[in-house]
Amino acid sequence: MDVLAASALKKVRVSTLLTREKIISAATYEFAEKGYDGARMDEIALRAGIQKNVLYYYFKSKDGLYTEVLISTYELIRFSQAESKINFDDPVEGMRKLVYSIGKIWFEHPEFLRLLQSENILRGRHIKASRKIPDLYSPLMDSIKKLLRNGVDKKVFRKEVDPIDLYISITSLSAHYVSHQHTFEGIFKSKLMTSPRIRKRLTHCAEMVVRYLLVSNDSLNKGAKHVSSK
Amino acid sequence: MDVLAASALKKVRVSTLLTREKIISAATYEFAEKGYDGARMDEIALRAGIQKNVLYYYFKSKDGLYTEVLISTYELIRFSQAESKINFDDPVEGMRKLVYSIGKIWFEHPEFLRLLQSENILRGRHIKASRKIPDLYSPLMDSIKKLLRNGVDKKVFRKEVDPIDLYISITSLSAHYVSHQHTFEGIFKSKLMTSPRIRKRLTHCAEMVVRYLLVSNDSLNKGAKHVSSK
Amino acid sequence: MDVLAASALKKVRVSTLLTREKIISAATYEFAEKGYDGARMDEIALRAGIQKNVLYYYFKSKDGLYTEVLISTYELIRFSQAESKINFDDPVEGMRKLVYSIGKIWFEHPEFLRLLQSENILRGRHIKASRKIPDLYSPLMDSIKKLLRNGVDKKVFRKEVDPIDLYISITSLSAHYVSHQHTFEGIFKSKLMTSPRIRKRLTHCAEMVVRYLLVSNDSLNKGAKHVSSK
Amino acid sequence: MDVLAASALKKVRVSTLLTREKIISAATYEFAEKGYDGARMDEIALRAGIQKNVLYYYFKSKDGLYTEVLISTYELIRFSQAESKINFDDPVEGMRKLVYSIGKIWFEHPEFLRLLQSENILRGRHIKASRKIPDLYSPLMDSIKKLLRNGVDKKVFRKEVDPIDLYISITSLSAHYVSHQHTFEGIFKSKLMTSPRIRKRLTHCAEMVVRYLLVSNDSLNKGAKHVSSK
DNA sequence: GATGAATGAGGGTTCATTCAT
DNA sequence: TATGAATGAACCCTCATTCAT
Repeated sequence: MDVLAASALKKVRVSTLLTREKIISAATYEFAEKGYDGARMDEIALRAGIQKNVLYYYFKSKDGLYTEVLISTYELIRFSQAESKINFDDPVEGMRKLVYSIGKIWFEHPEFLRLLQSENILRGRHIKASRKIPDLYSPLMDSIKKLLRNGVDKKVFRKEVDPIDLYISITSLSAHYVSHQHTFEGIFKSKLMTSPRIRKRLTHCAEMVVRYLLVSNDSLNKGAKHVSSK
Repeated sequence: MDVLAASALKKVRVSTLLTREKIISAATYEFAEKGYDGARMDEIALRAGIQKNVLYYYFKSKDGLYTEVLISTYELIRFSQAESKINFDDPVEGMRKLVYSIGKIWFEHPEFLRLLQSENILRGRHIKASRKIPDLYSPLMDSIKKLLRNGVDKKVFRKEVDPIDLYISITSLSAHYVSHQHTFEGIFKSKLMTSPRIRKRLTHCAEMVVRYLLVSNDSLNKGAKHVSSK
Repeated sequence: MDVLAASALKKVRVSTLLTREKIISAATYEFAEKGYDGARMDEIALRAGIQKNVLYYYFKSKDGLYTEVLISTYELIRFSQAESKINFDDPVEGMRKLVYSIGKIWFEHPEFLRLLQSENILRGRHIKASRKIPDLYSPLMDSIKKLLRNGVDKKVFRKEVDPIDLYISITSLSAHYVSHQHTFEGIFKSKLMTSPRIRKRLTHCAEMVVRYLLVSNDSLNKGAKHVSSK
Repeated sequence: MDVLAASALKKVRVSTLLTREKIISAATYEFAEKGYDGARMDEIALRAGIQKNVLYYYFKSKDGLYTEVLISTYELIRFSQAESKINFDDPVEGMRKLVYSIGKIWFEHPEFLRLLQSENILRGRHIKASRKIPDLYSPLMDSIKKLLRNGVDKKVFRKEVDPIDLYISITSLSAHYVSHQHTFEGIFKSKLMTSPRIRKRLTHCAEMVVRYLLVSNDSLNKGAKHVSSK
């Protein structure tokens, strides 16, 4: 939309902007589908309906294009995460909703995960080189912190919870399920991506998070801080 | 070891067996390092100290080699998981230990995760084609079930827990942390792989799992089965 | 020639067209020289004075290139065959001339035969896959039919002659001599490709065809239709 | 048979001889099927049921093996040609029978032709290097000469016929039909290898040869020795 | 900005042949 | 003799990238 607004001012650049979007879109698909190394510039150009050469005109290199794809993907994730309306006055239900909503994003957009996975195999090569990406701090973090604070205030959540670990756990519980579906299905020989199974999984994730936060069973765990490592 | 024993009897086959091992070892490294598409057969041959075409003599193709690498990796994971001695008489501590032990495997062998990730990007192409891999059912599952049963018998664990979801969650909480370390570090701008941070994470994982299982806070969650989807 | 005319208008495409021609020419030589399997893409690129991968840019694969070479060869053969001016009013002399002319093509362009031979060893793999080649119907066939008709009208040729068998025979008598020159020379220990020997052969071929067609000795062969097979 | 006789004397070598036969047989198939360059030593070893290495033990190289295959093929052809019983007292019928019999060999053993073709593409490389092959002079030549002589004596055949050209023509008329069946079928879009079509062809060949030889139409062709070349 | 042609390096795979046993 | 492992050269083909227009 900003794109259209900007283009209203400079009519000349419309096609350029559209071309850029088309490339990003095609590239996102290709990179998500095959990973960085498996993706082909030819395929991206073909899908975008442009000449291979234009890719280089706009993005300079495969790495450059991949970086832009990552940025736009992060933006989409952030945008998606910001969308779900959380009721912060009911921390328990709010948290459940939060976990559920985040999980849904992965199930609906597994291509996001594949992009992140690919980038992690490359050891964060592009993310670390880019100056823009680190700013993409997630608003989700704010939601988590707010819910956590409200829960503690209302004496339903424990105090000692690290929001970063919680953030990672919330993401992990659903994301890993999605991103490793094929190997898990290989092991368990059962379909993991049917609609009911997905709902079951999301409920499980929400339950796990909420039960982790609740104060009620604190008494049982006194003294148990660290497990002795082998 | 059996290899060496056998070779003591028939000197002939030593080199063959060693060659195979050398290739698998070099290939595991290369595939884990670069992913399937990024890995180079030349590099594997070089690392294994053999001619490139010997790879094809033993494994027929890159796909074939990758499949064998996956199999051997699964075996190593299974072997690692089986190693940790769990005290089944104390379900709570046993489960804590279990989660911790499994987590440690990922931290100590992140290459396993990279292999699985790469395979998942390929949509389980090799795992599904292989007839051997699905049999690599994890003994870890048995440990989880046994602990769960004992916990229920002793009235400390809840009854309604699905062992498969639990298995996936236990794996997810630590594995996703490891496999997405680079993008997480990009977002949080903090080191996630230092020794104390890792211990903290593992403790968090164990806590999360145990608190999910305990009966004590059941009363608080009555009626909350499913979260209404958006 | 049209190529040059066209290029006069649009300078841009000259190199492209030339490149294509250069490749076809180099490939024709290489394939004729060594057969399909013996031919080397490297060698073709070298001979055409281009990069190896340009071959693939233009023709996609070795098979694709070979198919185009076959097409262009068929066109050249057809063109060569169409060139000789036959006197249709004198069927006997016309036929003699026809046989002689066709034969000359093989002697002058043995590479055509080697290409066809190679394709036949491959069981017509490319010819059958190509949609263009079957249209390359020979105008030679028309000449044969016309001569045959005129000869019958003038009562010098017999009526019962099958033009397809005649076509094949005319081709065989000279083509097989050329294409099997090396094994024949091995057997007969005599030079078969000297100028006088070639002329002698071509005369022989023409004689054979004409005598086959003449009505005069029909009486002698009455009743002899089929030979009893062994 | 000689093989068995020889082996009776030296029992030890039976397996060797059998191995040799097996290899020749497998190699003949492979070379005829794919041509020299298309043939694979692995495939031959596999088909012969032996180790790849043994091929080299027996035949030293691919070229060596191919040469032996050619020799044995020539012997088979000669043997086949010698088999048909010709009635020399009736030159016309005898010649018809001869042409027919020779043709049948090609139809029944197209692999012979493919071997010869392949060798001709290689410009008789092996045949010329071998000291044995030139001796394989065909007894067929003797039959042709004898028939020719008898025909002349009986005043049914012309005198001026060159037996070598006749030999080549007899072979060409049927051999070329077989060896170029795929390209001919591509051009004519009709099946050439059905049983009735083959019989028709063979009859055509015999007719052509006989009519060429008969004296009866000599008067019509007086003075026509050479066609003026273009 | 956009196009088609070209580049150079290398990527997986194959093959005839030989070595060690 | 026969076997399995290994060799080295090359083969077809692909890919990211750039040039000339």
